[in-house]
Amino acid sequence: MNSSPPIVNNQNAGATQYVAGSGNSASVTSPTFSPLYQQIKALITQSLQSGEWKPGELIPSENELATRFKVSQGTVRKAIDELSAENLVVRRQGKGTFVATHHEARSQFRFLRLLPDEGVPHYPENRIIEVKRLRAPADVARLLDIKSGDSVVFLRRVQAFSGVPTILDELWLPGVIFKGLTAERLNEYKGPMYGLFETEFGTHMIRASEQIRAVCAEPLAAQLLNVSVGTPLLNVERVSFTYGDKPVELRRGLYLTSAHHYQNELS
Amino acid sequence: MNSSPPIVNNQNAGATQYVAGSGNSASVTSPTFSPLYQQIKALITQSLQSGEWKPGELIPSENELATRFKVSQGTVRKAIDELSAENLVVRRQGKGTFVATHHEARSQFRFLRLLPDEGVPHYPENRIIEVKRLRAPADVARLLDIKSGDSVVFLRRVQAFSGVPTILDELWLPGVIFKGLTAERLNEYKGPMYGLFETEFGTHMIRASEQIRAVCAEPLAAQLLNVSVGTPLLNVERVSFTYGDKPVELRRGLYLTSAHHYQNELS
DNA sequence: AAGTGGTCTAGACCACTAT
DNA sequence: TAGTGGTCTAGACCACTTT
Repeated sequence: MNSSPPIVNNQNAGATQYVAGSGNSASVTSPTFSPLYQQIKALITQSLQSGEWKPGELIPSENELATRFKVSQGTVRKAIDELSAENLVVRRQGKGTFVATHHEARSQFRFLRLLPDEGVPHYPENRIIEVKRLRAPADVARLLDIKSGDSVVFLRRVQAFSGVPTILDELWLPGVIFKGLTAERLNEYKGPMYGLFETEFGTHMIRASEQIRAVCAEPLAAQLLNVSVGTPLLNVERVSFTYGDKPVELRRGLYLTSAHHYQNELS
Repeated sequence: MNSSPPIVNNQNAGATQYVAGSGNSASVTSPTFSPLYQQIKALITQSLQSGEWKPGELIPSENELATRFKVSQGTVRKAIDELSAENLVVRRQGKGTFVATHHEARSQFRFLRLLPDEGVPHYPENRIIEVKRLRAPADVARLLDIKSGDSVVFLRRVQAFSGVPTILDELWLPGVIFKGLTAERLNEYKGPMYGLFETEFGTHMIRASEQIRAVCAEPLAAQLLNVSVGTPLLNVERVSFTYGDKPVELRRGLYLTSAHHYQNELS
């Protein structure tokens, strides 16, 4: 708590020079030189990252934070505006601001973009094929920002819509974080895996980057998805990040797109 | 200009009741009941849609708009904040706010998500295969929100990276809007087609919705992309919209993803 | 009634761009 | 020097939720 840099207001309404933090004061060399609300945003993000407020919990009110950081309520508001736009927190009028969680209906499809060509979207059933621990190959290690040979959890599963196998996922997870992950716990769990990751392993995914290609089904995929070898599949490679842009999941999904499609909005 | 609804402030700092528009006044039944800044945003959007300010042009300053609409500068600011977030306008400190245009380096890849697996992204070369006018089939008409049998321009082209054919596009455009579109004008033009659409046909695309699938190359596609029949391709179906969420382009793209990938950020 | 986020105003200063 | 957008403050009222 003592290592945080001072809050520096580089530009205000001719009033006091705002300096906060740990009794810090004077001789401000303005090391950051970023807008106040960005500094506040960074401080709030730190609290989210450190687990001071956990997913689903209420964070202090705008007025409380304004008092704590010694800035106006409007400045805190602008900071939270951005955090809200980035889906890190959720505002509820009259109630307060809450840390975003994957245990909500509204977030079910945020990381699952495969929708039925016709009919109402619904979440698929999971079937875990295998879970094992192994040493990270070089390419996996690089993407997860760990050392080659470090322990990783490898996981393979099939997702089905109304009994029709449609998605084959292969995941690589840092072994350090996902210690006790077993097929049993995964099979018991309903809904997005990110909910379980959040609750059981304290790892909240905040964003992901995907690379999409078209490929032909190889024997294993063909068998698990119940299609012929050579059937065209969508190959979706994803790296997911938690707070601080730290990569914590590498995923390769093969999507059968004969009755579903990957939906994307360009805006 | 006389048909615009009055601006109604449903909540302000105990001061005057703000009503603007065309000399309108009194007996306000509050038909809209939306925040002031949303009403201002709608008015600005109307001006964009009507062509009062064209792409690339400077719009009036926040203070001018505040005076015109009889609201505070902060309210105009919040309206423009959202328009800026939606890429309808671009702010430049010290200069002003400009109508967004497709003639900018920063917007080159906004609607082209296919990136090379290795190396620096660069814009592909175009080769127009054919342009013809025909009557809209039922499915095309439905997506373009026109009547079945209405005139549409059909266009087929191949895009290549460093001489390697990679994208086969088929487009359907409303004939009413894209009257004089010819292969010559398209071939002369460098860069994104949306730039030409904007300049030559006064149609600015603001967003698009894509559905992605994996398919096998059929004979025509195989020939034009110089691959074997059956090669897996990314099938990207896009509907593009201009102001007022009006659909004005239907596009089917076939992407060869052996050296490129479709990049998508989930946030 | 009290507390929360949501909206609106007014006024100040800063950073950047043009003249 | 003047004008633009960018930041910050202070204070008011509204809409919603809980006590």
